[in-house]
Amino acid sequence: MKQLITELLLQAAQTLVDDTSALNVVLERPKSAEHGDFATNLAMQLAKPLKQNPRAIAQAIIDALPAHAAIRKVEIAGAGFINFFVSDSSKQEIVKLALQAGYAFGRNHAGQGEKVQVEFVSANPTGPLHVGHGRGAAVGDCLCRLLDANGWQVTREFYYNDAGAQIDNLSKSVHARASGIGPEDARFPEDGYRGEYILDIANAYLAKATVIADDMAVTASGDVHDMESIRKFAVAYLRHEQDLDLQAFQIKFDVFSLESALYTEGKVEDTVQQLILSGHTKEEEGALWLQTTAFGDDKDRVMRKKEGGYTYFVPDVAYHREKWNRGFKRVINEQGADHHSTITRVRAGLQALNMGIPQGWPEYVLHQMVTVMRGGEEVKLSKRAGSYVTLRDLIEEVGCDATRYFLAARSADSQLVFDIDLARAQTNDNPVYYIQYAHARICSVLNQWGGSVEALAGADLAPLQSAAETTLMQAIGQYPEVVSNACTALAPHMMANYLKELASALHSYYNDTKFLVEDAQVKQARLALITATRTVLRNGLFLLGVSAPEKM
RNA sequence: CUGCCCGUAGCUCAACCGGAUAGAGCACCAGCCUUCUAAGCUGGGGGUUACAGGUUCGAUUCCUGUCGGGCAGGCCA
Repeated sequence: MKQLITELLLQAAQTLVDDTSALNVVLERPKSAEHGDFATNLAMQLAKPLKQNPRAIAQAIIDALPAHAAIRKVEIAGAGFINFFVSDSSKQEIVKLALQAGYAFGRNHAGQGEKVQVEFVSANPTGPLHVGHGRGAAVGDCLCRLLDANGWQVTREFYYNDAGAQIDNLSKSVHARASGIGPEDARFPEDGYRGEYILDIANAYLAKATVIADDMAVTASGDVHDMESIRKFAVAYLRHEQDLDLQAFQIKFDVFSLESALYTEGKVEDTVQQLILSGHTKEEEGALWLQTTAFGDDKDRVMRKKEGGYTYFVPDVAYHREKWNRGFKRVINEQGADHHSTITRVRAGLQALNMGIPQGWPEYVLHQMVTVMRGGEEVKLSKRAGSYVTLRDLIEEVGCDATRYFLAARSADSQLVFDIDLARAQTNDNPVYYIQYAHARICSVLNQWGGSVEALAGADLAPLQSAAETTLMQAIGQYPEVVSNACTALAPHMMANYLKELASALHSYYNDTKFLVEDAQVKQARLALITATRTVLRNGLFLLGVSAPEKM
């Protein structure tokens, strides 16, 4: 429909300007129904170059506009908007389309089957997943689902930082606990992790337990002084815990990449050598530096420390070089905003490698911090201090669907407040239930009707003319655009907001109109409409990773 | 001090590439269940979109500055 009107407008514009290729025809859906189904500001755009009154131009465009059966009325409004009113039958067409397409409705092939890798969560294996990771998980997974719906071939990836100083701290912390040294003890490692889960790990270690993570079984030696065994066991233990967290959140990854593997496979060393060869490094003060200032950084960065060992961004660069070499022309990293400073460094390192990687690669979606409130007070999250709200606590208290919705339904680039008491107390008022309820209501009606849902695709839709029906059909018609827009903007919250509006249209319709009426033709038409709505609700909820229950 | 994100109703948040009267939910007020699920619907009050300029036919949206909040700025990750 949009395409049709755009073409008609371009044809009309040809009578006014010589070159229509430079025109950007913007069609939008007016907020108010009295402004029609579609509107364009084309006349206002042309006002300046043509030096004419926009309303006069609008009239000229309308006069030149070819007639079409799908367009019922065209009028000028406001400062020079051209409003299009679509015929009833073409509005009703969307119901048929949705019913015929079913699960495929709204999906498109924009990505053309190209590979895209999305890295998200990527929590350090030094503790259980918390709310912040939950936001990354919810947003990241929705991004993947959106990309998939837009025809991309998606790989979900989780990167484990299982090397470096924080892992040493972890080992030392477990060692201390296993030796009977508590967090209050002066001998406890200063930068150690003080959460109770460290004690659990220590106890399991002493009991010579076996944990399984990432297809690998690790058995503790039980030897308090064997730091290597402690390290392996602690990492495996926490990775196992995180796997359980992700499972509870219903999120699956295709690939787990290990930082340690980059070292053992020589990828880090390779990358360093290539950077040196590229001429973008320098030796100074006993350290090896990367001249990131050549690529937009505000200061150069140390790669290899005076005492030896690489700084954290070196394996990051090596890792991203690997992503590129694995054939991903598109990579999206979803991370917390507290890591935003790595973006410049990683991109600079990749540019310095001089291997044809585009400047803006990889893409980043940063989510701002989550503040957790409990009992009217902010809960400070600190792994080291041990104060904690784990993702699993949240899922248990609020439920998986509600947690996912809550964390994905807000724009990633604004901070969000997660009030646990509120989320728990308002469980029944959570918007996710509002959407799910719409779905369940439709299912219930269809159950009582008991007829063939498949046959509804052939229903005569002509009776669908009321305001509530029109609103609902418009909302359904918008869905494919939302799938596309949310993906382009990498903004899952757009889908969440849309579904709320769709559910609202359905609930209004439900209260306004009875579906199971005597008149067979009217009944069929109405049932077709709500079934199409159900299809969209189901498809949309799926993209958010939220279930669509048939009963509530 | 510098960089990034944010500032919208009492609270939590929307507003598609700059569009028409800035929208929802919670809370508050008044209505709607002998008929398909009241986890719902209808109506009402509540706003100088932090502030001051600028660009534009038009600014919550873009630009500049100020104020406020968050996050970064380590040879930690």
